[in-house]
Amino acid sequence: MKKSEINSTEIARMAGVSRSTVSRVINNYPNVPQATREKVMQVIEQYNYAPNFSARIMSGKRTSTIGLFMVSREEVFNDSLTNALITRVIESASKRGYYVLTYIIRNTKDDDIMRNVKNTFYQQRIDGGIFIGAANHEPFIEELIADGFVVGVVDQHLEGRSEPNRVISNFNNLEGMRQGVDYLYSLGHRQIAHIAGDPLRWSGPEKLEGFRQAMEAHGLQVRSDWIIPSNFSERSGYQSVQHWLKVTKDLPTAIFACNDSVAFGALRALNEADINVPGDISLMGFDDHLLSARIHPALTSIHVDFSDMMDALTGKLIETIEVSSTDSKRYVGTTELVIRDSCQPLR
Amino acid sequence: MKKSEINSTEIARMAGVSRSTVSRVINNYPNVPQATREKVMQVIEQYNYAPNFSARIMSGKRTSTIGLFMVSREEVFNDSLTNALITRVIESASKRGYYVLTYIIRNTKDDDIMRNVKNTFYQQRIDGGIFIGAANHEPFIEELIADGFVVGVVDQHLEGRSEPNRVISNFNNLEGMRQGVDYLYSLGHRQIAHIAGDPLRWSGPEKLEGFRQAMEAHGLQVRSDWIIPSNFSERSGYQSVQHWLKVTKDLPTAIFACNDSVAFGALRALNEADINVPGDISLMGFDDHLLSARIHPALTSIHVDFSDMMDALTGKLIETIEVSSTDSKRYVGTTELVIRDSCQPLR
DNA sequence: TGTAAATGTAAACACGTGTTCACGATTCAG
DNA sequence: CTGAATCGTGAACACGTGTTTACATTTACA
Repeated sequence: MKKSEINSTEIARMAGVSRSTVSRVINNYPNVPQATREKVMQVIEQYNYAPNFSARIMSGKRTSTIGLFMVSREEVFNDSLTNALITRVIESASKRGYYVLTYIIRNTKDDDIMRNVKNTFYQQRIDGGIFIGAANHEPFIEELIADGFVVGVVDQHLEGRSEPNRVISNFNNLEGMRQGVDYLYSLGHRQIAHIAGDPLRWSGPEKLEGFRQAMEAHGLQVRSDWIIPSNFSERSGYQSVQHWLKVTKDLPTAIFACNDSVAFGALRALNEADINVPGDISLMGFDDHLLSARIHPALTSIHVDFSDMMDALTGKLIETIEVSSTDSKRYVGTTELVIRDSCQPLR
Repeated sequence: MKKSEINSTEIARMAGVSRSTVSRVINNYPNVPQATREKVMQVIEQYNYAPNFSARIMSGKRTSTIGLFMVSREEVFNDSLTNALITRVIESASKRGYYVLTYIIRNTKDDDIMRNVKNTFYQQRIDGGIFIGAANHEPFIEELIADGFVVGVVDQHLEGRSEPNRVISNFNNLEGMRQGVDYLYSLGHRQIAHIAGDPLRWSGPEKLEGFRQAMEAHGLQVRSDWIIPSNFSERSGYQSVQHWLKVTKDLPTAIFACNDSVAFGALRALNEADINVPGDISLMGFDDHLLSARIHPALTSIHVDFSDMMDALTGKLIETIEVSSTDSKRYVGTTELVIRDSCQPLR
């Protein structure tokens, strides 16, 4: 007999007890004598028996599974950061006894795909889900939350009200941008451009707003023609800066990118235009990417801890699944300036 | 009522039919008239009803889920390659209507963890599993295969006999090593060292064997003190070469690393010892890592396609799950020399 | 018009488990 | 020694679905 086809009835028969007793042994009920328990355990181990997962859920258990949905149209998945995110969610869930069903969403406009994603919830295949890379207030996520499913999101607007089944993790982007602008200001820079992130993702506009606030705090002007659009990817950083260099009338003395990937792309475009970093222009990133210390020049950036963030999000998600009401459903990570070589004092 | 708590009985009641009819509509049975079908479908869509996943499996369906088990004690997971592997398996499975349960195994000697991994199979939570990074013929994998579960592995010895429920993907390492040695020979190199991979993983010894065969084909000597051990990681490449530089009596003119990560580490160690690549020593990698074209000097390597490999493995795994007997349960990927800057003609 | 075939649908069973309930066996106290 | 309390355990039910079987109804044909 294939071992996987053994069920609790078989075990009961071989141990000479009833199926109920087998169940009681497996689920550690107190009222079963040591002798009986050992006899049953021996048969269980001999046959590598483990109670059928689906049947167990059928009789009222949770699936102990969460969905991890990676949303992206870009080739972002070759990014080591994405990898760290996935890994961290899995390890964090595993630590709490949960499994992770990972799903990749290339196109949120594809009805078949989205039906599939939603069905994962409707079929009660998972107890909750985490969405990474989704647009701020993506309709299908709002729908899931409205239907009562527990959902965790990253990089979304923290509204005033708190909802019982929505968990959010963010970084303190306003503070981070202030740290960056303050540092550039301290180096003597007064003419600073900003490469803005995807307006659909919350951190894009929020970082832009942080940039504005920090600039105005120093009485500096924010020039709209020095706000360069991007979508957070290395390629968009490259293309946007390449195009911007052609149309801009004059150059700033420093550029503050919305993240390090974009800064990598910007650096490439600047190098190709024979603009030296940091000689001609200082360049600052955001996120402190693993490669930032390795590239030339090493990128000055704002460090954030994605591992902590995903760990907290996963923890709060599972807590919400299990007890339905939790103290805090939000995590806001701190930011820290990391000084390397790409920003230098104004000559 | 929470939408997720609606079941087929409720749907049947609201549509004014029996539960059987609802089931027939959902599973596209032919013998239900169009009028009835539409009425039922309308109620289903109105309530976002989807049949309970566990209950469905209970009555004989497959789980449509495969496990992806990443084995590693190293920090390898920050590697963009690992990320590409995970992504590819997920997308390949998704294309075939399967979900992926990802699991990370940091320590194959931890009994709790391994019990957990094996239970994923015994509980019939997954229809099959893929192991990446496992040692060649890891006992617990052999046990699973012996118990009748469908398992896919990467980088394991292709035995003569073919087993019904084991699927394997490899690269043609012998050929790849030959291509590398041939190229170095053509550049005039006669004194070539090899940084060997983890002996527990099949490709380590196989690449070493390929190196031996290719060297002997040219009548070249393989010096045992020029076989430098590593475990495939960047760090081990750095540490091994650093140590080797201290003890070696004389230097070769070229080094052939077992993979690019190790070559990155070796490059770092060589640079720190003021040995110029490719000026003093030529360096060749294997795998054609994403970063290889970007580092300085750009690394000459043996290109392999991990995406194709994982796609094939996942496809064959699912095919095996579904039809139990398949034409081929093996994939051997081709190798191709990619010439960049790190190998130069011998002066 | 009468009978046979085709069609549509409901009731019943199976999947493997957890849990409740009730009953018999044992232990304890008086 | 007897009644009550405790303990151990098996029978029965529930979970939500797919599928089979049987029955009622309609259609087709002679």
